[in-house]
Amino acid sequence: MEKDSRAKLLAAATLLFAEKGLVGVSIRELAEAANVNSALISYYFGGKEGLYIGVLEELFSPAAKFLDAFAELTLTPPERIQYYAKAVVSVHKKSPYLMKFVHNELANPTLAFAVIVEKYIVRLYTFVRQAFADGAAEGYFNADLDPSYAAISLAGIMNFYFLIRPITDHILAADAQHDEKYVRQAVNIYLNGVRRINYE
Amino acid sequence: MEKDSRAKLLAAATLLFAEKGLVGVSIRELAEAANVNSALISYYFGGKEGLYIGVLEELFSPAAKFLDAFAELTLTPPERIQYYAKAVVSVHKKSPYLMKFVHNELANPTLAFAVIVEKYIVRLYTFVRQAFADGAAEGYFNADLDPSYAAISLAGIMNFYFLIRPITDHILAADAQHDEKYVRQAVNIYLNGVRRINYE
DNA sequence: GTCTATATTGCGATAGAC
DNA sequence: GTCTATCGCAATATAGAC
Repeated sequence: MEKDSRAKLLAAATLLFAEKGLVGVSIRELAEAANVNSALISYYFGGKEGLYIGVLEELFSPAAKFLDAFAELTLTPPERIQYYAKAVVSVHKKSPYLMKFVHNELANPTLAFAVIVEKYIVRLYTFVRQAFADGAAEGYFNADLDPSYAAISLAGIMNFYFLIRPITDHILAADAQHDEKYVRQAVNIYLNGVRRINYE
Repeated sequence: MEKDSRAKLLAAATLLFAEKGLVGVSIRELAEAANVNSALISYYFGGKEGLYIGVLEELFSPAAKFLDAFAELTLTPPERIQYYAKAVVSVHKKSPYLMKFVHNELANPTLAFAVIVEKYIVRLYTFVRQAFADGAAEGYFNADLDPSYAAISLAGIMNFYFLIRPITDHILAADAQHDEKYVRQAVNIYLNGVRRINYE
């Protein structure tokens, strides 16, 4: 029953910050949820904001692994898109609250945005955008494709789904395989649509 | 120079709440930005949360008009999707902060979510989902299409773009026509992709 | 490392003068 | 309708005992 107080704080803070955001949670609330004295937040993390940064760093580490693994692989542009999509699902399984934090930071940036989140987003955006650019240049995709727009679209398809999952969980029938099914259909539609595009 | 204090509060609150969310703004901050005494927030709106609701009601009124107009029209499923996409752009032009509020509510729901936002989202989701369901049944789209997933994907494509516009405005070259261009490409890709889908 | 106690600041709301 | 003044409370952070 005697977990490390630091770890207990990180675990409780992950849930609370994900649910309510940085400003929406008090240190009393955090300490109570972690069964720990509130003074320990300053002791271990230098304050509430330090704890928040600590949570984000922990959450981003599995995502960083996938980004590092990207560099090792030589894949065709469509394969790179598929790899990105599967990585998002995989990261979300490992860190179910990561997307929530990213969206909180996009909607209401804290100082953690510039410190941690922005770097991650730029890396990811660059990767996806490059896959679309290469794919258009190499004939996989329509030559008129704007790779920046395409990257934003695909990111929207992936991220929005996980953002609203707390809501859709009540609507969509109970099915543990929703994530994979959704992503498979969405990516197939997008890759199919990108192949031959008819501008009006 | 003598605008109505109520209107000045609504205008200032729209900007501040959009930027920082309900909990991120204090009544003193709101009053100062509006050049109005802070006691007037309680006088006109019964408190900070009442002001927040007032802002949301004002922002949602143009969106509601488009939803009402939907009912009048008889369009094919692909046309309905196009209509939805154009409506999103149009609403965003009229109420540039609406999407920000929607995303704030999705990420960190306040009591305004159940009161205002949820109804709007459900109406919109139902409309888009039905368009995909009809389109699949009538042979416009692939018969295997899951209309719920498709609706979420399309909503993600549209909403995510407007959510991150504050960031992309710095990256994408200055071009006032980005919104239309983005939406045109994104919807064309999606409609093209949905037409003939190849499951692996 | 963990606790209590407290300093300090800022919050939302309102009573009451004008 | 607008103002000042202030109440009551909750916030974060920290000093110091153990």
